[in-house]
Amino acid sequence: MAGPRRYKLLCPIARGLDRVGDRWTLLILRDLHAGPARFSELQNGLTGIAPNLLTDRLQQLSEDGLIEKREGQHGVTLYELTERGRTTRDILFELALFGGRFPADEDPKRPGNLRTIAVTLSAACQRVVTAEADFEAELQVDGEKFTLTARGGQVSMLYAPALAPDVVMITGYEALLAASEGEIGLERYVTEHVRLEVNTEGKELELLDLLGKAMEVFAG
Amino acid sequence: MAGPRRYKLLCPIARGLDRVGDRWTLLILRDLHAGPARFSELQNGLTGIAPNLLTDRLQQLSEDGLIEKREGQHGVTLYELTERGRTTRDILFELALFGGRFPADEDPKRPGNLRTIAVTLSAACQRVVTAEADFEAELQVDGEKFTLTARGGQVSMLYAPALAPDVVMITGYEALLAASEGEIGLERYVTEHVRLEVNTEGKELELLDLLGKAMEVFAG
DNA sequence: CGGGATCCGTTACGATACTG
DNA sequence: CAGTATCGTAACGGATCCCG
Repeated sequence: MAGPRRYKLLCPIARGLDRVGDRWTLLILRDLHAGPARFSELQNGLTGIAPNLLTDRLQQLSEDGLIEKREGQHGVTLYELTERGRTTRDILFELALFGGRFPADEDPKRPGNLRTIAVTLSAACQRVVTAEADFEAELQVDGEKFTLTARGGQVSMLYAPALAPDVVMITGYEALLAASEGEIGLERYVTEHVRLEVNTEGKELELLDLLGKAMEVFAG
Repeated sequence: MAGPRRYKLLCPIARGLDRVGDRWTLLILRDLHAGPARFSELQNGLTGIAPNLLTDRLQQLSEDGLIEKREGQHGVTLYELTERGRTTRDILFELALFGGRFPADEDPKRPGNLRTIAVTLSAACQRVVTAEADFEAELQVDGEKFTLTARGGQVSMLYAPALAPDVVMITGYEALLAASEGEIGLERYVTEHVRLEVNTEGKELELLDLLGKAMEVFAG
């Protein structure tokens, strides 16, 4: 069942690892930061994690109060982060910052969906956002739609189409990664790999300003 | 040898976990943040990690450029963080922040040495330090001696006696943990669990000010 | 078809013993 | 002290099957 391979050390780092240190666990949380997800969405995004492992991890995460099982539309079961689960955002962000500095693997597997980018982008934006930023944007990354909202100094990014976007930004995953990891500059990224559709004049500048500052965090 | 159980996903978080996600790896880095260490020191601090695992992990960390093997005094071999290895500090700090909010285990094992506290404390201090702070302190935690230095806006904490401490602070590990995790207030911690020996008048105030602000980071 | 449970071969982990 | 060698066990990975 639940892997009893725990450190049980009198140390907060070890206590944290006893909750999220197992294989796959942090990646499951990563995907859930993009919003509630179904079992198969998770299985898909994690490129074929064995279903029994996913079951085990979801079980363990529930016991530790990091996620909750919920009934969604049409009786589908959804998994979503609890308040406490959301506190893993900065761990994941620091890991992304760290991991982004390593060269990419030879033949990397593409994640089954792009939920993966939501934590990193929203955490980076959260670090640089000002209270004045106020917009709702739809990001279309390789066709997958996200809602990026900045309001009252709070940023959120969810894996869902936007309801009333001030601006729609269309881009690709590889280019976005390359820009985040500093391989290509921001200006070149925007001019070559981004298309914008503006519904509320001026909001596209707010969006690009926020994303630009966020990417500087990675460059640091 | 090196665990070929890698995600190889096109995602910076997964790339990071492929470097530090194996069992014990982050705890080894944790201890090395307190300064160079010998094989047996690490083995000891990690409460009996199997020696072959420690060998494997050190090997992997070396290959990834996170640590280096060095020759110390009297021909002893030391392991120490590289520049890149030091970038794991914030990951560990966020993990500590996260893990500290869980209730302690029933019968936790005490780490074999207290190297474990150096990362967390120095990272917390780094977040709140001002450029004016300027002192060298010796922390004696359950008899183990650390050098906490604040100079020019940079904080470091090493597992070694201080050479010329402005102030010596004597305390206990459990009390320090309890204060860090907000179980007891800072004032009560200082009055009941801390003894100070002041060599340079006024520096003890700088130290307590810095530690106080650092602990507020945990409380947040 | 989505959401799992079951089974089984493989791999990494954990403990102990042993060596330069 | 700094590892290497061996071996039993637990966790992982992949496939298949089941149930609503």
